[in-house]
Order: sequence, then C-alpha cells, then structure tokens
Amino acid sequence: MGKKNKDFVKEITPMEEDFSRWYTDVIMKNELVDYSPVKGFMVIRPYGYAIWERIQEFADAEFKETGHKNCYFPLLIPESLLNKEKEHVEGFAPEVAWVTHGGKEELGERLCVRPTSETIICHMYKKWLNSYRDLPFLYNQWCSVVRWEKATRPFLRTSEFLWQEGHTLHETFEEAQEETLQMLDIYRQVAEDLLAIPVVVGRKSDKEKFAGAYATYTMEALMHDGQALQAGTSHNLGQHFTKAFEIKYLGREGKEEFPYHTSWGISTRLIGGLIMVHSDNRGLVLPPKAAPTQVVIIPIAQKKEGVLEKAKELYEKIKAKGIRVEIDDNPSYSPGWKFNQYEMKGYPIRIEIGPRDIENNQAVAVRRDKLEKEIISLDNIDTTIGEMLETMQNDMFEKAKQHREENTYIMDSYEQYKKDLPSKPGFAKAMWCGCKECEEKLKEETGATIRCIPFEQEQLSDKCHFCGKEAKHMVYIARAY
RNA sequence: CGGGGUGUGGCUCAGUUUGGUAGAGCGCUUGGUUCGGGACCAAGAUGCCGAAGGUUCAAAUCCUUUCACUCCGACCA
Repeated sequence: MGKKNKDFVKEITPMEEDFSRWYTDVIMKNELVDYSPVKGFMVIRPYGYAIWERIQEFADAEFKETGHKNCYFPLLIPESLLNKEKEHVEGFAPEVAWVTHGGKEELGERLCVRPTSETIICHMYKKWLNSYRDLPFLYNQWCSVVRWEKATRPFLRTSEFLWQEGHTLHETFEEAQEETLQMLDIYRQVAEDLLAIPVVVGRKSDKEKFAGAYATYTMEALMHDGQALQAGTSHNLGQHFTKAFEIKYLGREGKEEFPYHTSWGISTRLIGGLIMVHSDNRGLVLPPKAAPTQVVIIPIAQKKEGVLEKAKELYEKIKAKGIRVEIDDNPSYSPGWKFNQYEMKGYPIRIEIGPRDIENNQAVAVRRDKLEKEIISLDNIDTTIGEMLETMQNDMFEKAKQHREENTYIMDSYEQYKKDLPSKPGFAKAMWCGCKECEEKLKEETGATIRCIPFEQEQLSDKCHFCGKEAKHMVYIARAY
C-alpha cells in the first residue's frame, strides 16, 4: 500500500496557487468536458451532461408548474430578421457566426447562427397571434446558441452553450413585468435550492442590460475567488420587439394592440458556478440535489464471504428510498483508489462496507464536504442517508452564503476601493447616482462593474460614491467572469 | 489584434545546446496475489518526434516556411 504511483495520480492544482488552473483541472480531470476541434467550443461528456440534466429537470418542472410549454425554433436566422430591432443587432453583431453557403451555392441572404432567438421567435409569434384571447404566449425552448467569443473557458464562456430561453407575450406591461420577476425567482430557486448557490437578485443598469430590453433582471453569485458570476437573466422587453416585428392583435376594445414581451434564460454556465462555489482542492463537491449520483457504496475486501451480498442489499435498500445510488464492485481497483476517485468526482456520500462492519451491523459513511468518517447502523440506513443528504444540502448553502457575506462589504470611499480591490475581491455595496459616466469611470479605472441594483435596497448614504451627487440606488459592485 | 511559450505512444514529459536510427513514468491488455486512504509481481501491445521543404553519409535534434494549441493584455452571459 501507499502512494507509490504518484505520477499517475490526478493531482489538482491548489486553488490558492492558481484559481484558473484549479478550475480547468477540476473540469478536465473529472471528464466533465473535452475540447472540440473547433476552438472555443466544448464537448460535454456524460458526467458533465448529467449535471446539466439535473438543472434541466428542476427548472423544467418549475416552468411547467407556471404554465409554460416547450417548443423548438430553427438554429439559423436570416440576416433581415436579425436586423429588425436596432439595439439588438448592434448588441450582438460583433459575436454572431454567419452561414454563407448551402452546399456549393452561395446564399442570397446570409444566415446567422442564433446568438439568442428573440428575432425568429417574434417572427413566428406575429403569425400566431390574432386576438387578446390568444394571450399570454408562454413558450420556452431548450437549445444551444452560438456567440463567437475571443477568450473562452469551459462552461463560463464558450462559443456555443446549452441553455433554455423562454419567450412570452402578454396583454399588459404589468403582466409582462410580473412574468419577468416570476421567472427570475424560479432561477433564484434553481441556484439556491438545487445548486446551493446563494444569489443576489436585482436589476441591471442600463449599460449592462440586454440589447433591446426595457429592463433586465439578474441573479449574481460570488465565486471562491471573489469574482461575480451572472447566473441567470430575465428581461422585460416591453414593446421594443413586438413593434419592430409588427406583432399585433385585436384587443378587448376592438383596437389593434402590441403585446408586451419577456425573455429569460439560464445556461450551462451555472455548472461553472456550481464548481467554483463549492469545490475544493480535492476536486468537485456537488450538493446532493444537483449530483447525478448521490451515494456510492464501496465494498471492502469484496471477495470475502458475504461482503458483496451485503453491499448489494444496502444498494437496493437505499435505492428504494429514491436516492440515486451506485455500487462500485470493480475488483481491479483498491478501495483507497476508489475513495479518491469519488472524492474527486464530488459524489456527496460514500459508504464503505467491509467484513468488520458486517460483524458489527454497521457501515462507514463519509460526506464529501466534510470528509469525516462516520459509523452508522445498518438498521434504517436508508433513512439515515436520506437525512445526511438533506443536511449536507443545507450546510453547503449556508457555507456558501457565509463566504459571500464575509466577502461583501460597504464601500468606504471610491478612492479607498480602488486601492483595496486587488487584495479585497468580493461584492462592494455602494451608492450610485444612476448616471452612465460614473459607471463607465468605475469600469475603466478598476475593471469592476455594477453587477446589479438589488431589490433589497439599503440607504448607505445619500451621495453617489463616484461623483458625490444625489444617490439614487444602492448597487453591488464586483469584477465579473 | 499585440507579446511570450509549447508541439515526441492514450496522458505527463525527457531527449534538441554538442546530429548517430526512439526513452521514462503512468494508463491500456493478460494472468496471479491483494483489498479499512491512491496495492504488488510477471508477461505484453502501442510512435511517419505537428506539417512541408532544405543542409548532411546520417535529422526529433541544424536552417527556412507553415499549421495548431496555450498563456498574458483589449472585447464579452
């Protein structure tokens, strides 16, 4: 025994040493993704995709619960459609990919690979909407979009990413606003209840809002290294697109009306957030609800009589409880090897069962976030494990929340902030007058941006931290991914 | 787009300065002994040394060209 073959061991760069290397190591060594032949694109491997499926399942259930239906729109959008909403084209123009040929023929009109689907969906909605009786339109699609990025990182920023985009039409502004906020709250639940990532919810500044939106709402999470991550957005698009696309209907008063429009999305970026918030130097740590497999059973000395049988019995018992469980009875790896593998992969709970345990009617359970061995009785083991998973989920959320709070502070003065920023990353709360000049100055001088104007406001001062004029909002500021 | 770096079995690399016909560890295959924190023994399989051209009796190694990837700065969910 011993750690002889250490060359082969998949050591992960410690995050204190190089956060970015650490992140890549965790992703690559756990085989979540692989690099594709086309630069900036990513191949999502089965384990990475399984995490995405957890998110999909959770979010989709919420969408259905609130009356939404899924559909699918084409990948390619004619240039003329994209051009219909001016701010929108300008916002996305630098990063769209174009298709110019079909077979050998050059196309009369270029087609863009969707960077988002507002335009093509509006084009269809125009055909589908006739009367106020048809409203609301509550549709969503799960798909991928392409944005030609210069610098990419797996999950956080890739040229193609999987996401979900919901697009709704409503009779009134208020209804659209309600929908926008409702969907943001569902996203908050995905982040907090499923992924155990605490988020700050609020509105984006005009500078940071979606190209063509009336208002953009966001949830912002804080990563281990003190940088912020925009984890989901919901836009109230007003009538910008519906007017540009001439989506009209006959209203209650017999007059032609333009509906109010929303769109909202979350993407595989959430997986990047999940990794950066919870994981450690040994690899992934997955919250139980988001983990593809929640429990792995490792039989010890499995050739000895009764061990494998007992392990299988445990497996069946735990599985019957609705817990996602696996058993690893591969004889060619030692238990120590397996322990390390599953720790790296972030399996929430590992159960060891060997001859000694069977004699004592017990098993050893280890929680991935704590890594402490705990002896549990085989009686009611299914219930015990169920409870452990639940506690673990809550503990992970609390731990992340505590980290965020420890790294959130009130900006003293802007001058001081500039000095402190390199050594003190995290969320800074500050007052802002609302003008674009202050916002641009901040970005230019520090690289940090106004992440959002949180719904939960605090009156820190009545003067803008940047220009000293009358303050309108309290904002969260951070460097972002 | 500017600056640096790297291309050698599946992976991580050595070998390049000073040319001499391809190396290591791990992984993989087969068999056996093991199994409570990265086991061991034995026997195997795997390479147009990123690509093209040149110099030479001889090139992974020297020269030229080219391609790819990667890191750091400007832009972005």
